[in-house]
Amino acid sequence: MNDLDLLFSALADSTRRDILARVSEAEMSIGQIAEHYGLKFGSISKHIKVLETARLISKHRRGREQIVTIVPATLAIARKHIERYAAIWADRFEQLDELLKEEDE
Amino acid sequence: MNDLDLLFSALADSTRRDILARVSEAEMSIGQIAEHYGLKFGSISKHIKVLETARLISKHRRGREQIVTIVPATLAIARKHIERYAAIWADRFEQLDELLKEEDE
DNA sequence: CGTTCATTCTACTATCTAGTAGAATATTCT
DNA sequence: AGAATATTCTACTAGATAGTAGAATGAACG
Repeated sequence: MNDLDLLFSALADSTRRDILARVSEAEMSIGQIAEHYGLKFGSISKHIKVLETARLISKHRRGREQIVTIVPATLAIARKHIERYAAIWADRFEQLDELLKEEDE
Repeated sequence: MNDLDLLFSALADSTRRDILARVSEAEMSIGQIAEHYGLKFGSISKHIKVLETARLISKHRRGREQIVTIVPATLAIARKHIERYAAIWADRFEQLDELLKEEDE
């Protein structure tokens, strides 16, 4: 699996996207992240490992905890590739931007 | 699997991303697309089905062929979500844009 | 109408993934 | 050192996915 496969498949899971959303607002330990989900700690630890392998997050130790931080450069790469597929459609994209301002997940 | 899971997992395969890149430049039949890969027709047909289910492409019949077209609105949704995770990092993103201008896959 | 072309569907195999349980490791506290 | 906390690792199960072969469908052509 190449880098881009790892990147997009890491994003293809709603638990992982939610972790990413949380971590994009504040650094957190793995334990703090795990509290929010009805899953065993081991499962969340695995999800975080997937995000780390995709380089969407990085970890550093602080005492006994591991602190998780987002890696914005990797998100930028994902965005860049999506834009490539849509490059020709730039005009329509601008119209879509307007449309999307009202929409929310 | 929800819409966003389908969208990102459709993107998490290099054959499918390549199909998307091809189709973003010109409409093509499934047969024309399949010529470019060392895979059986059935396998490519399946990949195209995955892209269609994710609404990244749509198909319409022209005579005996099925013509594949990109759906830019779906790419816009993917981009929007990626930007959400990176929202706080907007400043750094602008610097990254500069960096990425030189990089290529 | 029977054949050919383009594509899909069904069935099967091999490989991958998500989740869980429980043992193992690293760090801190007493 | 020994107990407690935070996290990872190993092993396992159930379900998903990629690829292939071959039958089935839909449209066009002689």
